[in-house]
Amino acid sequence: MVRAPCCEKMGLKKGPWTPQEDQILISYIQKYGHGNWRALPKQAGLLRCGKSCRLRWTNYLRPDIKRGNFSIEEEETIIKLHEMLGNRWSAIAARLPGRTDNEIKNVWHTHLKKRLKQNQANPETKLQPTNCDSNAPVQSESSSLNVPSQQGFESPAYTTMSPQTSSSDDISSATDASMATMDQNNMTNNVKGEHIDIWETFPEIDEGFWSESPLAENTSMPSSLLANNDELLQAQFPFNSTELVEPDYSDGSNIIDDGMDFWYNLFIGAGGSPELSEF
DNA sequence: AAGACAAGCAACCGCAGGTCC
DNA sequence: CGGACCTGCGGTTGCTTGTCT
Repeated sequence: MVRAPCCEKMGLKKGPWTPQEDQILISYIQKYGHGNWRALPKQAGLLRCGKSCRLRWTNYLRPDIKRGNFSIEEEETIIKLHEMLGNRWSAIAARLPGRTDNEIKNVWHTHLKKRLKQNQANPETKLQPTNCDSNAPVQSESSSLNVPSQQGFESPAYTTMSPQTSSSDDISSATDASMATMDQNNMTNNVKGEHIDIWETFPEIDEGFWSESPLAENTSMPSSLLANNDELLQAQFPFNSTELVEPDYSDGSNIIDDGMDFWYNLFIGAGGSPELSEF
């Protein structure tokens, strides 16, 4: 089978994404969904291959991505799941709302694997937080574990509004039972010290929200959120994809945050948790 | 202050499997 | 039925940033 060329196509850009490219992609997907990744960049006016767009969206721009440090609970969950599943990062990610397989993979390779080795060498050492945050002080190996459990949930408003729908979530039914139990224990989020069940926090989302619905469906957004978002859309994305305008970042604004705010506002507007609206 | 080194992470690569025609 | 296409996944790379000397 001969594979179609991808990024080696002449003129297609590679490497880090610019805020402008992000905004184009967000705007396009927000408006039209992502029925066909290959066709998307051409239609959106991006000099990227579809694969690159898909990766950027799923790993970084998706509205339910949770950024920031991993909490102790998340790290322990990753370790447990890795014991059970091995390097099946997408399956692990499916059990960690808001986290991507790529992110989990990175954390595993950069923190957890190392720490597990240390723990094996010294079993009395408790699990240490990763302190991904460069501002966080580095904990010494011997320091005791005393970290707030909600550490790392920087933007809870954007997290976990629907169950992750990793297509490769083909965990055996044998493990599903234990997973279900684990989900019950882990599918919660701490917001300002309050324990909030994430499935209660967010409005109910259509099953097809994250599906690869074709363009004919017009959007991948939940239909419940589409009713009156035109003004919000205009406020957050004051341009359209066919008439691309260079966004003004001179005020220090951030396209990612703006995009996330857009989603956040939609959820609050659609009946999101009052606790979250404090953010 | 500057260079070397290490760590973290975004992005790419290539394969596999599913779907469509 | 088989080839072409599309998407998802895991492994890997390489750039950026922080730390050390």
